[in-house]
Amino acid sequence: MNLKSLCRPIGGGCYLLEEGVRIPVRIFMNETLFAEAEEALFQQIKNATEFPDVRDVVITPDAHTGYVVPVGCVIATEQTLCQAPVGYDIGCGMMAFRSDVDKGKGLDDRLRRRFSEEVMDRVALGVGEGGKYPVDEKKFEEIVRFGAEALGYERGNASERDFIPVDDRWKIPAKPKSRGIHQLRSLGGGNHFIELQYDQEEHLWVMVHTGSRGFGHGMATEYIQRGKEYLRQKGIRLAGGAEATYFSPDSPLWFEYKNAVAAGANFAIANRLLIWEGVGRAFRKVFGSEPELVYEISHNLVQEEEVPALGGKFWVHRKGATRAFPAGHPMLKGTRWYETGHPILIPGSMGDKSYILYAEPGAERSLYSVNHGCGRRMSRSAAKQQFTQSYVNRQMATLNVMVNAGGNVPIDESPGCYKPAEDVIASVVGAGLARVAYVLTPIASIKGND
DNA sequence: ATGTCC
Repeated sequence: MNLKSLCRPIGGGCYLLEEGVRIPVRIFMNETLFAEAEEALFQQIKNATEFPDVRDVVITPDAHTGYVVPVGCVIATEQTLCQAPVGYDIGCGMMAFRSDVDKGKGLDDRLRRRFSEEVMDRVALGVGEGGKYPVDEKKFEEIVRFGAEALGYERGNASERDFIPVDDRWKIPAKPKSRGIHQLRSLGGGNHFIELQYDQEEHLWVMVHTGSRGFGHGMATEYIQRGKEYLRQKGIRLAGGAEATYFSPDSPLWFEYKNAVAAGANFAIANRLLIWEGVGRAFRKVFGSEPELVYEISHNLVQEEEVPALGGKFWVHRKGATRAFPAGHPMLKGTRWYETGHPILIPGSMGDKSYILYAEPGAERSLYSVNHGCGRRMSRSAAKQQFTQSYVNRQMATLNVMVNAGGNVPIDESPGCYKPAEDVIASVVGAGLARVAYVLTPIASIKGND
């Protein structure tokens, strides 16, 4: 069955898929992005509707096919916890800070090279790398259980969540622990990055994209495997296949996975804040000014949320989707963001703009969520076939973005691999989900190797 | 995304 052909525009920058799926799905795309979407994406959207007590599904404009469900997918369940709709990089997300330093300093080749090198000295880069913040077991336990608070950050100030509570009875699994304990203050590889940028007022910013490294990956792997066994024993197989796993609340595994996600999220929050400290020191040293942490937020998570639009509490899974609470959202009560909504951090590709958005009241139509990036439009292998090293190096030089202090540009992360940020942001703004507060232009990008 | 196969 061709599901794409069953979608119909319902206005407000949204398509509705109602036929051929268990519950209606709202797909927030403009005509251009919808036209480009392939049927495989819609088959994965169908998978997202198949989980037992799923109540609502939303697709963001940067959506592309992922593991079982799309990257760019929001799923609200009554209680069921699903693995694929969180993904392997539990707690992966963004952090941004701004300064009063003029963009001219950032564009100075000598200064941006020095900044890049100072960052590379302080933060571990690449897959398989250990971190630059060694901790003992006691400190690691504290970080995993109390995230930002274990590092002394003031509550509700810097972060989407200071930490997600982890039950005392839950024990950190040995294997993920043995990997994670050495990986704090490390960036990882793939699409993770640290980027120097400037805003419309010509002030320097830094954005960071990273996650829970081997710690979250280890737990995701563990609970996806156990989910497969759990469903096999129950004789259940969803249309999405053996990998479309979940835990129902009557299982002890539900409790375990809930805590594993919380722990992964806490690790990721702490990792981003530790990177912020390292990058902040580099920034101060090179540019001579104290930057201000704007916000820190995840785009791969399941957490229990008050969902006013659905009239209750739900388990909101965001896989490659960013939380977008507008002003007055009940979950912002008591934070500094209650009157304005919290900042939404959206990166573009390494050659493209990034954006800081604030949610509009219309975000209630999208499960209080927007996109998390621009969406890949080319596989990594296709990129390596299509582009040469010298081409992408020249491309970034032309865009005036220094990569890894003058090193090679990772071909499969080059701008041609991603959709234009403008199209995706236009979809979000056009749908009335959020407005643009800052547009950030890249100056220097720091990336790990695969 | 990931000590990209314990």
